Amino acid sequence: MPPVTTRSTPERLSRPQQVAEAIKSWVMANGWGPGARLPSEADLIARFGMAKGTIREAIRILEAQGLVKSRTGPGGGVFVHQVSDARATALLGNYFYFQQLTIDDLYQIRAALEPELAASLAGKLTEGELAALKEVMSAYVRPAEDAEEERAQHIASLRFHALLAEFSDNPLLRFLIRFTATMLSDITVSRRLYAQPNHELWSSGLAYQSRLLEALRAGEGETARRVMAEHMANAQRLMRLQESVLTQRFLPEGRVL
Amino acid sequence: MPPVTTRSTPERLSRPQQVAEAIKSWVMANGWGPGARLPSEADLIARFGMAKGTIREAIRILEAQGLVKSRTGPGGGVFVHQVSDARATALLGNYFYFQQLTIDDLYQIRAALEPELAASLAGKLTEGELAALKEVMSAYVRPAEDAEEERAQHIASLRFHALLAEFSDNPLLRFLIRFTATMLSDITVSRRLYAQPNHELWSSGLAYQSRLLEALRAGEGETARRVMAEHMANAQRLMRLQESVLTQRFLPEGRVL
DNA sequence: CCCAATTTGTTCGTATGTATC
DNA sequence: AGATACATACGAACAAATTGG
Repeated sequence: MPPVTTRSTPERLSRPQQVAEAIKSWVMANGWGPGARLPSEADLIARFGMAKGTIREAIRILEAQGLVKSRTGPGGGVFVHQVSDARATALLGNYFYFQQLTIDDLYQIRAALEPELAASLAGKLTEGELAALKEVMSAYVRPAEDAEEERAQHIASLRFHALLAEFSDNPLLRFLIRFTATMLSDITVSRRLYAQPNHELWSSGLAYQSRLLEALRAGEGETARRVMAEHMANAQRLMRLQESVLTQRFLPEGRVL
Repeated sequence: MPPVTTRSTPERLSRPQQVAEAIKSWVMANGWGPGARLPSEADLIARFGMAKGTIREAIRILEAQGLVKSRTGPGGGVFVHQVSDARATALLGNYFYFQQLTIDDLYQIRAALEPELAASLAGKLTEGELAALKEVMSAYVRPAEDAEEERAQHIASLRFHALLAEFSDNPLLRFLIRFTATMLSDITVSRRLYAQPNHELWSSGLAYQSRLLEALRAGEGETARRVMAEHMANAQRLMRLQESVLTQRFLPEGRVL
Protein backbone atom coordinates (compact mmCIF):
# COMPACT_ATOMS: atom_id res chain seq x y z
CA MET A 1 0.00 0.00 0.00
CA PRO A 2 1.40 3.37 -1.01
CA PRO A 3 2.09 5.81 1.81
CA VAL A 4 -0.09 8.84 2.34
CA THR A 5 1.88 11.60 0.70
CA THR A 6 1.35 14.88 2.46
CA ARG A 7 1.23 16.96 -0.68
CA SER A 8 1.90 20.64 -0.29
CA THR A 9 -0.43 21.48 -3.18
CA PRO A 10 -2.67 24.54 -3.39
CA GLU A 11 -5.38 23.06 -1.17
CA ARG A 12 -4.22 21.04 1.76
CA LEU A 13 -6.31 17.94 2.13
CA SER A 14 -7.61 16.80 5.48
CA ARG A 15 -6.37 13.46 6.66
CA PRO A 16 -9.54 11.55 5.83
CA GLN A 17 -9.40 12.98 2.33
CA GLN A 18 -5.79 11.91 2.00
CA VAL A 19 -6.69 8.42 3.13
CA ALA A 20 -9.63 8.29 0.72
CA GLU A 21 -7.37 9.30 -2.17
CA ALA A 22 -4.74 6.79 -1.10
CA ILE A 23 -7.30 3.99 -1.05
CA LYS A 24 -8.59 5.07 -4.43
CA SER A 25 -5.21 4.95 -6.10
CA TRP A 26 -4.49 1.74 -4.28
CA VAL A 27 -7.60 0.14 -5.75
CA MET A 28 -6.62 1.52 -9.14
CA ALA A 29 -3.05 0.26 -8.92
CA ASN A 30 -4.15 -3.24 -8.00
CA GLY A 31 -6.86 -3.27 -10.62
CA TRP A 32 -9.50 -4.27 -8.11
CA GLY A 33 -13.02 -4.36 -9.47
CA PRO A 34 -16.51 -4.35 -8.00
CA GLY A 35 -16.85 -6.89 -5.20
CA ALA A 36 -13.24 -6.71 -4.09
CA ARG A 37 -12.92 -6.36 -0.36
CA LEU A 38 -10.81 -3.70 1.23
CA PRO A 39 -8.90 -4.44 4.45
CA SER A 40 -11.01 -4.29 7.57
CA GLU A 41 -11.35 -1.11 9.53
CA ALA A 42 -8.92 -2.46 12.10
CA ASP A 43 -6.41 -3.29 9.38
CA LEU A 44 -6.70 0.14 7.85
CA ILE A 45 -6.23 1.73 11.27
CA ALA A 46 -3.05 -0.28 11.71
CA ARG A 47 -1.74 0.31 8.18
CA PHE A 48 -2.34 4.03 8.11
CA GLY A 49 -1.49 4.49 11.77
CA MET A 50 -4.54 6.62 12.28
CA ALA A 51 -7.49 6.61 14.59
CA LYS A 52 -10.73 4.86 13.91
CA GLY A 53 -12.67 8.07 13.38
CA THR A 54 -10.27 9.26 10.71
CA ILE A 55 -10.44 5.99 8.81
CA ARG A 56 -14.21 5.91 9.08
CA GLU A 57 -14.52 9.41 7.67
CA ALA A 58 -12.33 8.38 4.75
CA ILE A 59 -14.58 5.44 4.03
CA ARG A 60 -17.61 7.70 4.25
CA ILE A 61 -16.09 9.92 1.59
CA LEU A 62 -15.64 6.99 -0.77
CA GLU A 63 -19.12 5.78 0.03
CA ALA A 64 -20.62 9.17 -0.77
CA GLN A 65 -18.94 9.05 -4.15
CA GLY A 66 -20.55 5.66 -4.70
CA LEU A 67 -17.22 3.86 -4.97
CA VAL A 68 -17.53 1.53 -1.98
CA LYS A 69 -20.22 -0.01 0.14
CA SER A 70 -19.84 -1.45 3.60
CA ARG A 71 -21.61 -4.29 5.31
CA THR A 72 -21.55 -5.27 8.97
CA GLY A 73 -21.19 -8.71 10.45
CA PRO A 74 -18.86 -11.61 9.71
CA GLY A 75 -17.81 -11.67 6.09
CA GLY A 76 -18.65 -8.01 6.11
CA GLY A 77 -16.30 -5.15 5.44
CA VAL A 78 -15.83 -2.47 2.85
CA PHE A 79 -16.27 -3.50 -0.77
CA VAL A 80 -15.42 -1.84 -4.04
CA HIS A 81 -18.66 -0.93 -5.74
CA GLN A 82 -19.54 0.22 -9.24
CA VAL A 83 -20.97 3.71 -9.12
CA SER A 84 -24.68 3.24 -9.73
CA ASP A 85 -26.72 5.12 -12.32
CA ALA A 86 -28.82 6.63 -9.57
CA ARG A 87 -25.80 7.83 -7.64
CA ALA A 88 -24.10 9.35 -10.67
CA THR A 89 -27.34 11.07 -11.64
CA ALA A 90 -27.83 12.49 -8.15
CA LEU A 91 -24.24 13.69 -7.91
CA LEU A 92 -24.35 15.45 -11.26
CA GLY A 93 -27.76 16.82 -10.32
CA ASN A 94 -26.15 18.49 -7.30
CA TYR A 95 -23.89 20.40 -9.65
CA PHE A 96 -26.88 21.96 -11.34
CA TYR A 97 -28.61 22.84 -8.12
CA PHE A 98 -26.98 26.25 -8.05
CA GLN A 99 -26.96 26.90 -11.78
CA GLN A 100 -30.09 28.08 -13.46
CA LEU A 101 -30.80 25.21 -15.84
CA THR A 102 -33.80 25.92 -18.04
CA ILE A 103 -36.04 23.56 -19.93
CA ASP A 104 -34.59 25.05 -23.08
CA ASP A 105 -31.09 24.14 -21.91
CA LEU A 106 -32.16 20.54 -21.48
CA TYR A 107 -33.87 20.45 -24.84
CA GLN A 108 -30.86 21.90 -26.61
CA ILE A 109 -28.93 18.85 -25.44
CA ARG A 110 -31.74 16.41 -26.16
CA ALA A 111 -32.23 17.88 -29.62
CA ALA A 112 -28.60 17.15 -30.36
CA LEU A 113 -28.29 13.72 -28.74
CA GLU A 114 -31.61 11.96 -29.25
CA PRO A 115 -31.52 12.04 -33.07
CA GLU A 116 -27.99 10.65 -32.96
CA LEU A 117 -29.18 7.89 -30.65
CA ALA A 118 -32.05 7.04 -32.98
CA ALA A 119 -29.81 6.93 -36.00
CA SER A 120 -27.28 4.71 -34.31
CA LEU A 121 -29.91 2.20 -33.23
CA ALA A 122 -31.72 1.81 -36.56
CA GLY A 123 -31.78 -1.83 -37.63
CA LYS A 124 -30.05 -2.92 -34.44
CA LEU A 125 -33.01 -3.63 -32.16
CA THR A 126 -34.48 -7.06 -31.62
CA GLU A 127 -38.21 -7.66 -31.85
CA GLY A 128 -38.24 -8.06 -28.08
CA GLU A 129 -36.68 -4.66 -27.58
CA LEU A 130 -39.09 -3.04 -30.00
CA ALA A 131 -41.95 -4.73 -28.14
CA ALA A 132 -40.66 -3.36 -24.84
CA LEU A 133 -40.73 0.14 -26.29
CA LYS A 134 -44.30 -0.39 -27.51
CA GLU A 135 -45.18 -1.61 -24.04
CA VAL A 136 -43.98 1.67 -22.52
CA MET A 137 -45.97 3.59 -25.11
CA SER A 138 -49.12 1.76 -24.13
CA ALA A 139 -49.19 3.83 -20.96
CA TYR A 140 -50.22 6.86 -22.95
CA VAL A 141 -52.17 5.71 -25.99
CA ARG A 142 -55.29 7.05 -24.35
CA PRO A 143 -55.55 10.83 -23.89
CA ALA A 144 -55.17 12.01 -20.31
CA GLU A 145 -58.34 13.14 -18.63
CA ASP A 146 -56.91 15.27 -15.87
CA ALA A 147 -53.70 17.02 -14.94
CA GLU A 148 -52.53 14.19 -12.73
CA GLU A 149 -52.88 11.64 -15.49
CA GLU A 150 -51.19 13.95 -17.94
CA ARG A 151 -48.24 14.22 -15.59
CA ALA A 152 -47.98 10.45 -15.32
CA GLN A 153 -48.14 10.12 -19.08
CA HIS A 154 -45.43 12.66 -19.60
CA ILE A 155 -43.14 10.76 -17.29
CA ALA A 156 -43.97 7.55 -19.09
CA SER A 157 -43.07 9.14 -22.40
CA LEU A 158 -39.76 10.20 -20.92
CA ARG A 159 -39.23 6.60 -19.88
CA PHE A 160 -39.60 5.70 -23.55
CA HIS A 161 -36.49 7.72 -24.30
CA ALA A 162 -34.61 6.34 -21.31
CA LEU A 163 -35.40 2.80 -22.39
CA LEU A 164 -34.35 3.50 -25.94
CA ALA A 165 -31.03 4.81 -24.61
CA GLU A 166 -30.46 1.56 -22.72
CA PHE A 167 -30.08 -0.18 -26.06
CA SER A 168 -27.14 1.94 -27.07
CA ASP A 169 -23.69 0.52 -26.48
CA ASN A 170 -22.32 3.97 -25.72
CA PRO A 171 -22.30 4.33 -21.91
CA LEU A 172 -21.97 8.10 -22.04
CA LEU A 173 -24.86 8.47 -24.45
CA ARG A 174 -26.96 6.14 -22.30
CA PHE A 175 -26.21 8.18 -19.23
CA LEU A 176 -26.86 11.56 -20.80
CA ILE A 177 -30.22 10.63 -22.30
CA ARG A 178 -31.28 9.20 -18.97
CA PHE A 179 -29.98 12.22 -17.10
CA THR A 180 -31.81 14.77 -19.22
CA ALA A 181 -34.99 12.71 -19.06
CA THR A 182 -34.67 12.42 -15.28
CA MET A 183 -34.17 16.16 -14.89
CA LEU A 184 -37.22 16.84 -17.03
CA SER A 185 -39.34 14.35 -15.16
CA ASP A 186 -38.26 15.95 -11.93
CA ILE A 187 -39.80 19.23 -13.05
CA THR A 188 -43.17 17.73 -13.64
CA VAL A 189 -43.06 16.30 -10.16
CA SER A 190 -41.82 19.31 -8.24
CA ARG A 191 -43.72 22.01 -10.06
CA ARG A 192 -47.29 21.38 -10.99
CA LEU A 193 -46.83 21.84 -14.66
CA TYR A 194 -49.74 21.13 -16.90
CA ALA A 195 -52.51 23.14 -15.37
CA GLN A 196 -54.72 21.66 -18.03
CA PRO A 197 -54.20 18.60 -20.21
CA ASN A 198 -52.09 19.35 -23.23
CA HIS A 199 -53.61 17.27 -25.99
CA GLU A 200 -51.27 18.55 -28.62
CA LEU A 201 -48.16 17.38 -26.77
CA TRP A 202 -49.76 14.02 -26.19
CA SER A 203 -50.98 13.27 -29.70
CA SER A 204 -47.95 14.58 -31.55
CA GLY A 205 -45.53 12.80 -29.24
CA LEU A 206 -47.29 9.51 -29.70
CA ALA A 207 -47.32 9.89 -33.47
CA TYR A 208 -43.62 10.70 -33.58
CA GLN A 209 -42.69 7.73 -31.44
CA SER A 210 -44.76 5.38 -33.63
CA ARG A 211 -43.07 6.63 -36.77
CA LEU A 212 -39.74 6.32 -34.99
CA LEU A 213 -40.32 2.68 -34.13
CA GLU A 214 -41.11 1.90 -37.75
CA ALA A 215 -37.94 3.55 -38.95
CA LEU A 216 -35.91 1.71 -36.31
CA ARG A 217 -37.41 -1.63 -37.30
CA ALA A 218 -36.82 -0.94 -40.98
CA GLY A 219 -33.22 0.05 -40.32
CA GLU A 220 -33.69 3.48 -41.84
CA GLY A 221 -31.17 5.44 -39.81
CA GLU A 222 -31.56 8.80 -41.44
CA THR A 223 -35.34 8.60 -41.27
CA ALA A 224 -35.10 7.75 -37.57
CA ARG A 225 -32.78 10.69 -37.05
CA ARG A 226 -35.11 13.08 -38.81
CA VAL A 227 -38.24 11.87 -37.03
CA MET A 228 -36.56 12.18 -33.65
CA ALA A 229 -35.28 15.64 -34.50
CA GLU A 230 -38.79 16.74 -35.36
CA HIS A 231 -40.09 15.10 -32.22
CA MET A 232 -37.64 17.06 -30.09
CA ALA A 233 -38.25 20.36 -31.85
CA ASN A 234 -41.97 19.91 -31.42
CA ALA A 235 -41.80 18.92 -27.79
CA GLN A 236 -39.45 21.79 -27.04
CA ARG A 237 -41.88 24.25 -28.61
CA LEU A 238 -44.79 22.90 -26.59
CA MET A 239 -42.86 22.69 -23.32
CA ARG A 240 -41.62 26.23 -23.73
CA LEU A 241 -45.18 27.41 -23.35
CA GLN A 242 -45.46 25.80 -19.95
CA GLU A 243 -42.57 26.90 -17.81
CA SER A 244 -39.08 28.16 -18.26
CA VAL A 245 -36.91 27.61 -15.19
CA LEU A 246 -36.23 24.49 -13.21
CA THR A 247 -37.11 24.46 -9.56
CA GLN A 248 -34.08 24.48 -7.31
CA ARG A 249 -33.94 21.15 -5.60
CA PHE A 250 -31.60 18.27 -4.97
CA LEU A 251 -32.46 15.17 -6.91
CA PRO A 252 -33.59 12.42 -4.57
CA GLU A 253 -31.38 9.48 -5.38
CA GLY A 254 -34.17 7.01 -5.87
CA ARG A 255 -35.70 8.62 -8.90
CA VAL A 256 -34.11 7.31 -12.04
CA LEU A 257 -36.07 6.47 -15.15
CA MET B 1 -34.79 21.99 11.58
CA PRO B 2 -36.76 18.96 10.44
CA PRO B 3 -36.26 15.77 12.41
CA VAL B 4 -34.31 12.87 11.02
CA THR B 5 -36.97 10.60 9.64
CA THR B 6 -36.00 6.99 9.99
CA ARG B 7 -37.34 5.93 6.64
CA SER B 8 -38.04 2.25 6.24
CA THR B 9 -37.21 2.38 2.53
CA PRO B 10 -35.53 -0.38 0.52
CA GLU B 11 -32.02 0.45 1.71
CA ARG B 12 -31.67 1.47 5.30
CA LEU B 13 -29.42 4.47 5.57
CA SER B 14 -26.71 4.73 8.17
CA ARG B 15 -27.09 7.50 10.66
CA PRO B 16 -24.51 9.80 9.10
CA GLN B 17 -26.29 9.38 5.79
CA GLN B 18 -29.59 10.26 7.39
CA VAL B 19 -28.07 13.35 8.94
CA ALA B 20 -26.49 14.34 5.63
CA GLU B 21 -29.85 14.04 3.87
CA ALA B 22 -31.57 15.96 6.62
CA ILE B 23 -29.08 18.80 6.33
CA LYS B 24 -29.46 18.79 2.56
CA SER B 25 -33.22 19.15 2.63
CA TRP B 26 -32.85 21.68 5.39
CA VAL B 27 -30.60 23.82 3.23
CA MET B 28 -33.04 23.37 0.37
CA ALA B 29 -36.07 24.29 2.47
CA ASN B 30 -34.45 27.46 3.75
CA GLY B 31 -33.16 28.39 0.34
CA TRP B 32 -29.62 28.83 1.59
CA GLY B 33 -27.07 29.52 -1.06
CA PRO B 34 -23.28 29.36 -1.34
CA GLY B 35 -21.60 31.03 1.62
CA ALA B 36 -24.36 30.29 4.11
CA ARG B 37 -23.02 28.89 7.33
CA LEU B 38 -24.40 25.73 8.86
CA PRO B 39 -24.68 25.41 12.65
CA SER B 40 -21.43 24.55 14.37
CA GLU B 41 -20.45 20.97 15.03
CA ALA B 42 -21.40 21.44 18.65
CA ASP B 43 -24.81 22.78 17.67
CA LEU B 44 -25.45 19.90 15.32
CA ILE B 45 -24.44 17.42 18.01
CA ALA B 46 -26.96 19.01 20.34
CA ARG B 47 -29.73 19.31 17.75
CA PHE B 48 -29.45 15.80 16.42
CA GLY B 49 -28.58 14.30 19.77
CA MET B 50 -25.78 12.30 18.23
CA ALA B 51 -22.12 11.80 18.88
CA LYS B 52 -19.47 14.00 17.41
CA GLY B 53 -18.11 11.29 15.14
CA THR B 54 -21.52 10.68 13.61
CA ILE B 55 -22.04 14.35 12.82
CA ARG B 56 -18.57 14.65 11.39
CA GLU B 57 -19.12 11.70 9.08
CA ALA B 58 -22.30 13.34 7.85
CA ILE B 59 -20.43 16.51 7.05
CA ARG B 60 -17.77 14.49 5.27
CA ILE B 61 -20.44 12.98 3.06
CA LEU B 62 -21.68 16.42 2.05
CA GLU B 63 -18.12 17.58 1.54
CA ALA B 64 -17.35 14.64 -0.73
CA GLN B 65 -20.32 15.61 -2.87
CA GLY B 66 -18.88 19.11 -3.07
CA LEU B 67 -21.86 20.70 -1.35
CA VAL B 68 -20.11 22.11 1.71
CA LYS B 69 -16.65 23.18 2.77
CA SER B 70 -15.39 23.59 6.31
CA ARG B 71 -12.84 25.92 7.81
CA THR B 72 -11.26 25.89 11.25
CA GLY B 73 -10.79 28.75 13.63
CA PRO B 74 -12.97 31.64 14.76
CA GLY B 75 -15.45 32.60 12.09
CA GLY B 76 -14.93 29.12 10.75
CA GLY B 77 -17.50 26.42 10.42
CA VAL B 78 -19.24 24.50 7.67
CA PHE B 79 -20.40 26.52 4.68
CA VAL B 80 -22.69 25.77 1.81
CA HIS B 81 -20.61 25.58 -1.33
CA GLN B 82 -21.41 25.53 -5.00
CA VAL B 83 -20.28 22.24 -6.51
CA SER B 84 -17.19 23.10 -8.51
CA ASP B 85 -16.61 22.15 -12.12
CA ALA B 86 -13.63 20.08 -11.10
CA ARG B 87 -15.59 18.19 -8.47
CA ALA B 88 -18.52 17.46 -10.76
CA THR B 89 -16.14 16.30 -13.47
CA ALA B 90 -14.28 14.00 -11.09
CA LEU B 91 -17.48 12.54 -9.66
CA LEU B 92 -18.93 11.79 -13.08
CA GLY B 93 -15.55 10.45 -14.11
CA ASN B 94 -15.80 7.90 -11.30
CA TYR B 95 -18.98 6.59 -12.86
CA PHE B 96 -17.13 5.75 -16.05
CA TYR B 97 -14.22 4.12 -14.29
CA PHE B 98 -15.91 0.75 -14.45
CA GLN B 99 -17.58 1.18 -17.81
CA GLN B 100 -15.54 0.71 -20.93
CA LEU B 101 -15.73 4.16 -22.48
CA THR B 102 -14.01 4.29 -25.84
CA ILE B 103 -12.67 7.21 -27.78
CA ASP B 104 -15.41 6.56 -30.28
CA ASP B 105 -18.01 6.89 -27.52
CA LEU B 106 -16.64 10.28 -26.61
CA TYR B 107 -16.53 11.40 -30.20
CA GLN B 108 -20.09 10.32 -30.83
CA ILE B 109 -21.13 12.80 -28.14
CA ARG B 110 -18.77 15.51 -29.29
CA ALA B 111 -19.89 15.11 -32.89
CA ALA B 112 -23.44 15.78 -31.77
CA LEU B 113 -22.80 18.59 -29.29
CA GLU B 114 -19.91 20.63 -30.65
CA PRO B 115 -21.63 21.61 -33.93
CA GLU B 116 -24.68 22.69 -31.94
CA LEU B 117 -22.44 24.76 -29.69
CA ALA B 118 -20.78 26.40 -32.68
CA ALA B 119 -24.10 27.21 -34.31
CA SER B 120 -25.52 28.70 -31.13
CA LEU B 121 -22.52 31.00 -30.65
CA ALA B 122 -22.28 32.40 -34.16
CA GLY B 123 -22.46 36.18 -34.10
CA LYS B 124 -22.60 36.23 -30.31
CA LEU B 125 -18.91 36.47 -29.44
CA THR B 126 -17.13 39.71 -28.65
CA GLU B 127 -13.83 40.58 -30.27
CA GLY B 128 -12.17 39.93 -26.94
CA GLU B 129 -13.56 36.42 -26.79
CA LEU B 130 -12.53 35.71 -30.35
CA ALA B 131 -9.06 36.99 -29.51
CA ALA B 132 -8.89 34.67 -26.48
CA LEU B 133 -9.67 31.73 -28.74
CA LYS B 134 -6.96 32.81 -31.17
CA GLU B 135 -4.59 33.07 -28.22
CA VAL B 136 -5.22 29.44 -27.32
CA MET B 137 -4.65 28.44 -30.93
CA SER B 138 -1.28 30.13 -30.92
CA ALA B 139 0.01 27.26 -28.79
CA TYR B 140 -0.08 24.99 -31.80
CA VAL B 141 0.45 27.07 -34.91
CA ARG B 142 3.87 25.53 -35.21
CA PRO B 143 4.07 21.80 -35.99
CA ALA B 144 5.17 19.65 -33.07
CA GLU B 145 8.70 18.33 -33.31
CA ASP B 146 8.47 15.42 -30.94
CA ALA B 147 5.85 13.27 -29.22
CA GLU B 148 5.94 15.30 -26.04
CA GLU B 149 5.23 18.52 -27.85
CA GLU B 150 2.49 16.86 -29.88
CA ARG B 151 0.83 15.77 -26.67
CA ALA B 152 0.93 19.29 -25.27
CA GLN B 153 -0.51 20.66 -28.49
CA HIS B 154 -3.34 18.18 -28.49
CA ILE B 155 -4.30 19.20 -24.99
CA ALA B 156 -4.13 22.84 -26.02
CA SER B 157 -6.45 22.17 -28.91
CA LEU B 158 -8.88 20.53 -26.49
CA ARG B 159 -8.68 23.67 -24.40
CA PHE B 160 -9.86 25.56 -27.45
CA HIS B 161 -13.12 23.63 -27.32
CA ALA B 162 -13.44 24.00 -23.57
CA LEU B 163 -12.97 27.75 -23.83
CA LEU B 164 -15.49 27.99 -26.63
CA ALA B 165 -17.98 26.16 -24.44
CA GLU B 166 -17.49 28.70 -21.67
CA PHE B 167 -19.14 31.28 -23.88
CA SER B 168 -22.37 29.33 -24.09
CA ASP B 169 -25.12 30.31 -21.70
CA ASN B 170 -26.27 26.70 -21.41
CA PRO B 171 -24.66 25.30 -18.23
CA LEU B 172 -25.27 21.71 -19.25
CA LEU B 173 -23.71 22.21 -22.66
CA ARG B 174 -20.75 23.98 -21.07
CA PHE B 175 -20.23 21.11 -18.68
CA LEU B 176 -20.54 18.35 -21.26
CA ILE B 177 -18.11 19.88 -23.73
CA ARG B 178 -15.62 20.40 -20.92
CA PHE B 179 -16.18 16.90 -19.61
CA THR B 180 -15.61 15.16 -22.93
CA ALA B 181 -12.54 17.30 -23.58
CA THR B 182 -11.17 16.50 -20.12
CA MET B 183 -11.70 12.80 -20.61
CA LEU B 184 -9.92 12.92 -23.95
CA SER B 185 -7.05 14.93 -22.57
CA ASP B 186 -6.73 12.42 -19.77
CA ILE B 187 -6.02 9.71 -22.30
CA THR B 188 -3.15 11.51 -23.85
CA VAL B 189 -1.64 11.89 -20.41
CA SER B 190 -2.09 8.40 -19.11
CA ARG B 191 -1.33 6.44 -22.25
CA ARG B 192 1.54 7.56 -24.38
CA LEU B 193 -0.49 8.09 -27.49
CA TYR B 194 1.26 9.61 -30.46
CA ALA B 195 4.27 7.44 -30.88
CA GLN B 196 5.23 9.77 -33.68
CA PRO B 197 4.00 13.27 -34.47
CA ASN B 198 0.75 13.24 -36.37
CA HIS B 199 1.04 16.10 -38.82
CA GLU B 200 -2.29 15.44 -40.41
CA LEU B 201 -4.23 15.84 -37.16
CA TRP B 202 -2.31 19.00 -36.44
CA SER B 203 -2.72 20.78 -39.74
CA SER B 204 -6.32 19.82 -40.38
CA GLY B 205 -7.41 20.73 -36.86
CA LEU B 206 -5.80 24.12 -37.09
CA ALA B 207 -7.43 24.80 -40.43
CA TYR B 208 -10.86 23.82 -39.18
CA GLN B 209 -10.58 26.02 -36.12
CA SER B 210 -9.50 29.00 -38.21
CA ARG B 211 -12.46 28.57 -40.55
CA LEU B 212 -14.68 28.16 -37.52
CA LEU B 213 -13.54 31.45 -36.01
CA GLU B 214 -14.33 33.24 -39.24
CA ALA B 215 -17.84 31.80 -39.36
CA LEU B 216 -18.41 32.70 -35.73
CA ARG B 217 -17.27 36.27 -36.28
CA ALA B 218 -19.42 36.59 -39.39
CA GLY B 219 -22.43 35.24 -37.55
CA GLU B 220 -22.88 32.39 -40.02
CA GLY B 221 -24.41 29.79 -37.74
CA GLU B 222 -24.95 27.04 -40.25
CA THR B 223 -21.48 27.42 -41.66
CA ALA B 224 -20.05 27.20 -38.14
CA ARG B 225 -22.12 24.09 -37.51
CA ARG B 226 -20.92 22.43 -40.70
CA VAL B 227 -17.26 23.30 -40.16
CA MET B 228 -17.35 21.97 -36.62
CA ALA B 229 -19.10 18.79 -37.76
CA GLU B 230 -16.36 18.20 -40.32
CA HIS B 231 -13.73 19.00 -37.73
CA MET B 232 -15.16 16.36 -35.39
CA ALA B 233 -15.58 13.72 -38.09
CA ASN B 234 -12.01 14.27 -39.19
CA ALA B 235 -10.53 14.20 -35.72
CA GLN B 236 -12.51 11.08 -34.86
CA ARG B 237 -11.14 9.33 -37.94
CA LEU B 238 -7.57 10.25 -37.07
CA MET B 239 -7.88 9.40 -33.39
CA ARG B 240 -9.40 6.05 -34.19
CA LEU B 241 -6.11 5.05 -35.73
CA GLN B 242 -4.26 5.65 -32.49
CA GLU B 243 -6.02 3.82 -29.72
CA SER B 244 -9.46 2.54 -28.97
CA VAL B 245 -10.03 2.05 -25.27
CA LEU B 246 -9.60 4.46 -22.41
CA THR B 247 -7.27 3.55 -19.64
CA GLN B 248 -9.04 2.73 -16.43
CA ARG B 249 -8.22 5.43 -13.98
CA PHE B 250 -9.87 7.84 -11.62
CA LEU B 251 -9.73 11.41 -12.78
CA PRO B 252 -7.53 13.46 -10.49
CA GLU B 253 -9.67 16.36 -9.41
CA GLY B 254 -7.22 19.04 -10.33
CA ARG B 255 -7.24 18.47 -14.04
CA VAL B 256 -9.96 20.48 -15.67
CA LEU B 257 -9.48 22.27 -18.95
C1' DC C 1 5.01 38.77 18.61
C1' DC C 2 2.47 36.39 21.66
C1' DC C 3 -1.69 35.09 23.84
C1' DA C 4 -6.43 33.85 24.16
C1' DA C 5 -10.71 32.50 22.21
C1' DT C 6 -13.22 29.81 18.78
C1' DT C 7 -14.02 26.23 15.80
C1' DT C 8 -12.81 22.15 13.29
C1' DG C 9 -9.61 18.08 13.38
C1' DT C 10 -7.86 13.77 15.60
C1' DT C 11 -7.27 10.22 19.10
C1' DC C 12 -8.53 6.55 22.22
C1' DG C 13 -11.38 3.48 24.95
C1' DT C 14 -15.67 1.41 25.25
C1' DA C 15 -20.09 -0.18 24.09
C1' DT C 16 -23.71 -1.58 20.77
C1' DG C 17 -25.72 -3.49 16.55
C1' DT C 18 -25.72 -6.95 12.97
C1' DA C 19 -24.96 -10.82 10.22
C1' DT C 20 -22.71 -15.48 9.93
C1' DC C 21 -21.67 -19.94 11.55
C1' DA D 1 -28.90 -20.28 20.98
C1' DG D 2 -24.46 -18.82 21.45
C1' DA D 3 -19.90 -17.46 19.80
C1' DT D 4 -17.49 -14.81 16.44
C1' DA D 5 -16.27 -11.07 13.34
C1' DC D 6 -17.26 -7.23 11.68
C1' DA D 7 -19.05 -2.27 11.19
C1' DT D 8 -21.46 1.35 13.89
C1' DA D 9 -21.98 4.65 17.49
C1' DC D 10 -20.79 7.11 21.76
C1' DG D 11 -18.04 10.34 24.88
C1' DA D 12 -14.33 12.60 26.65
C1' DA D 13 -9.99 14.46 25.93
C1' DC D 14 -6.47 16.64 23.24
C1' DA D 15 -4.42 18.80 18.95
C1' DA D 16 -4.29 22.07 15.21
C1' DA D 17 -5.70 26.10 12.72
C1' DT D 18 -7.36 30.69 12.43
C1' DT D 19 -8.67 35.18 14.08
C1' DG D 20 -8.30 39.27 16.87
C1' DG D 21 -6.43 41.77 20.72
